[in-house]
Parts: sequence; C-alpha cells; structure tokens
Amino acid sequence: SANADAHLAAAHRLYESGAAYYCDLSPDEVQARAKELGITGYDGYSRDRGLEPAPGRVLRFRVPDGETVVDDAVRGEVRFDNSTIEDFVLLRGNGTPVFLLANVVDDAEMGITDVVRAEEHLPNTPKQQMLWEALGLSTPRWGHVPVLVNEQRKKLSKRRDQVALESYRDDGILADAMVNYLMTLGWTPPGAEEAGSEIMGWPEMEAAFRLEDVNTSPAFFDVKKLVAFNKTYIREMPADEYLARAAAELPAEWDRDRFAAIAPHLQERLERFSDVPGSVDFLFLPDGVDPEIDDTSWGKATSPEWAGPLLGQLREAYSDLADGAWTADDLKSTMERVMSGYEEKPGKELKLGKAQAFCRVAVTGRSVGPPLFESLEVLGREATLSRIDRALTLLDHSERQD
RNA sequence: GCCCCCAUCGUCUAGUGGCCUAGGACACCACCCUUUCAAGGUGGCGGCACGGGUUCGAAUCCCGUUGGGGGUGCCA
Repeated sequence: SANADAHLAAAHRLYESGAAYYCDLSPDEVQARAKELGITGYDGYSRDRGLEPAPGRVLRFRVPDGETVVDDAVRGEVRFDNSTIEDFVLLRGNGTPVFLLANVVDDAEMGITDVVRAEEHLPNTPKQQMLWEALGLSTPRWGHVPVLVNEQRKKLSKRRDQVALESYRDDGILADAMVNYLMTLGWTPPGAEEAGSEIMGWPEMEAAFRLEDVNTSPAFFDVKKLVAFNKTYIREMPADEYLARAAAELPAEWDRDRFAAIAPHLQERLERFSDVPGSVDFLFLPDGVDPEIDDTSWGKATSPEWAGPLLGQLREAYSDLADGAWTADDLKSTMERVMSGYEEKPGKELKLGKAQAFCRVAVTGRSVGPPLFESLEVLGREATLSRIDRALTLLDHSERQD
C-alpha cells in the first residue's frame, strides 16, 4: 500500500524491541506440528530460537501472558485470555505486512481516537489492541455495534440481500426516512414513547445520540417499517419539493401539467416514489387506448344489479354536462343526483362509496387509486365517456353470454 | 475444535431489583370517519427461551442449559 514504509518501520521496531520474532515454518509445517501436538494453530515454535530476518521467514507477534481487556463503549469490558490467541503473523514470508498491522499503523498515523465498527470485528480487537500497546500508543476508544441481519437471522450480505443504500434511493425511499429508520435499529430516539412516534429529524437525533445507549443484539432490517417511515416523510414534504421528486419518476412523454393536476391527491397515499407511474398511468394512455381491466375489480364492481343501469345513466348525465362544469365538484354532485334513483338493496340507501365503484373500474381499470372525480376532471370528458362506453359494451357482452 | 457476542410481542425496541397486571413503534385485526385507497380516531391480538440460585422481592444480578450469530489465513 501507499504507506508500506511506515508499516515496515513499525514491524522493525516490534522486532527490535522483542515484541515480535521471526519464524521459518511454512504454513504446511505449522499445520503438521499442530496436528502432531493435538492443538489448533501455531504453537510458538520459534519464540526463543532467535532467528534473524531472512527471505521466506515470517515475523510473528509475541503474544504476552495474561489477558487482554477490551473496553468497549457499547458492550463494556470484554476479556480475552491471551493463551487462546496464537502468535499471529505481522510480515509475510515475502516481506509484506498483513492487513492487521497496516490497519493499526494507518489508524495511529491518522490520529484515530474512536473505532466504531460492526461486532464481527470484536474477536480481532485484542490483537489490534496488543499491537497499539506494543507500539507504545494509547489505544483508541472501541465501540462494536450490532450487525443487521436478514429474515434468516444471518448477517446482511452483498450477495444475498439488498444492502446498497443507492438501490433504496432508486426505489423511491427518501434519504431522511432511511436515516431515521436506521437510527431506530439498536437505539430509541428519546421522547419517542411520549410522542407516540419514532419519527425524528436528524439534528435532534444527533444531539441525543450516545454510543453507550446502543443496544447489543443484532437487528432485522424490516423493509415494511422503512416504507411506513417513508410514507410519513413523503406526506410531510413541501408541495413543490414533492412534485418535483414525483415528476422525476415519470416517462419523458407524459404531460407534466396533467400530472401536476393529480399529484397533490397522490401525496398522502404514496409509499415510495417508484410507485408514482403505476398509480396514475390511466391518465397518460395514448388516444383510443383503454386501460387494462383487473378481473377481480371488474367482478366486484359489476356484481350488483344496478351497476350497469347506473353507469349508463351516469354516462348520459356526464355527456350533458356543460363544458365549464367538467370539474370534480360537479362530477361528484352529478353522480349523487344519479345514484339517488337507486338502492343498494331494497330498503337500503346507496352510498357514494359503492356507487362510484363501477365508474372507477371502467375509467382506471382498477378498484384503487386517486380520488375518482378529481381523476375524471384531469382525464377529460372525451376519454371518460369513451371508457365508460367500452365498459358498458363489455358488460353487455358478458351478460348475454350468461 | 477453540474463542467472542447475543437472547423482552411477528419485527424494532423501553426496561439497569419494587413504579411491570411488562410500555411504545411498525405490521396485523375490528369499529368509526370516508369518494376507492390512504390519512385520522378508537379498541384489540401478541412477549420476558429454559432450569437453578441470590433476595422480603427478579425481565432486571449470578451459574448452567438450549438456541442464534460472529471470529478463528503468510485474505482485505
């Protein structure tokens, strides 16, 4: 590495001081001895042989007797019996330093005072601490935080799991929401319980955070909860900021003004920005192209006897509407007027929620989506009527087959 | 094999000996509200891994068991 000279110099100092010694055993020979002795690892064979540096010989650290106590900010004192730590290699047979040594030397040189990392590094910490001490340096403050695990309770891995922050951003997860969620793993924002919410801004969290308060057990990364946080953050975005971010998800050919008209109605129900196109696609179909109709939604919406007649009547009423009256308010009151002639069941009043179902499916193809009358206003009269006509034709067909 | 870490609702957690009949968040369920969905409101379901101690008293302290994870290279 770039700092190889410093690494070598440190190794040399360790050798000169007697904290390290050379050994001429090959890996195979080490293993053979271990097998013979019924132990694992290196047995300290060359400790007192006084070997000089030479090609092919490795420099090993002379692990002292006693125990090494790692004072960890998260876990307290963790004790390691030095007899369980073998005399590990510092310099390879080809003279190059191993990572462990390079790491310590680089950290010391950079003036690192706090080493905060995942708990998987805890078992290597006594070796590093011994190195810091043998080099005459005061050890940094350690803090080993728990790892994140998947549903199998295994450490998150790049191969198996979605761990790249960028991929969540690309999915439409807001950075603030991600940060907020991540902070709740292993730590609870103060006041969260009283507030009944774990949603908290970075400045407050940063001010309240203490490494000592982080808990010690691994946490499952729950995308559902992340999305719930994201939803809250989206809802609380300033309108213009939200619009710009949402519009960025749209295909280039979709009309931005048209989207701007419906976007506010989407804001409070959006889970992640990648869902934007799929929620409003029915507004951007080329002329003459009808939305694909979801079978389940269709089945539900057309099952009441009155569904067809009501939609037929609504179609006539909408076609009679004055041009200036093609607004959500007028579209709604027109629907209310038409539906007043129907009953859900004999003796049971028909409510708007039920009455609008077939129209929604006819126009959007689905049973869920942005508010209906606002959608119709944006869609316009021509497309609305033609989609209703198509639905009525479809219904007619299926009834004749029955 | 050896070493280290961990163990409270499905998940993330609060809890550091009495305030715990174990609190909150997310999810889930029900009801209310309602222009579907969402939001909001109300309520519900659901947990201290097990066994021994210590103590007047244990989720909390100690020991053990079990379970899970990680480390263990002349890799970085």
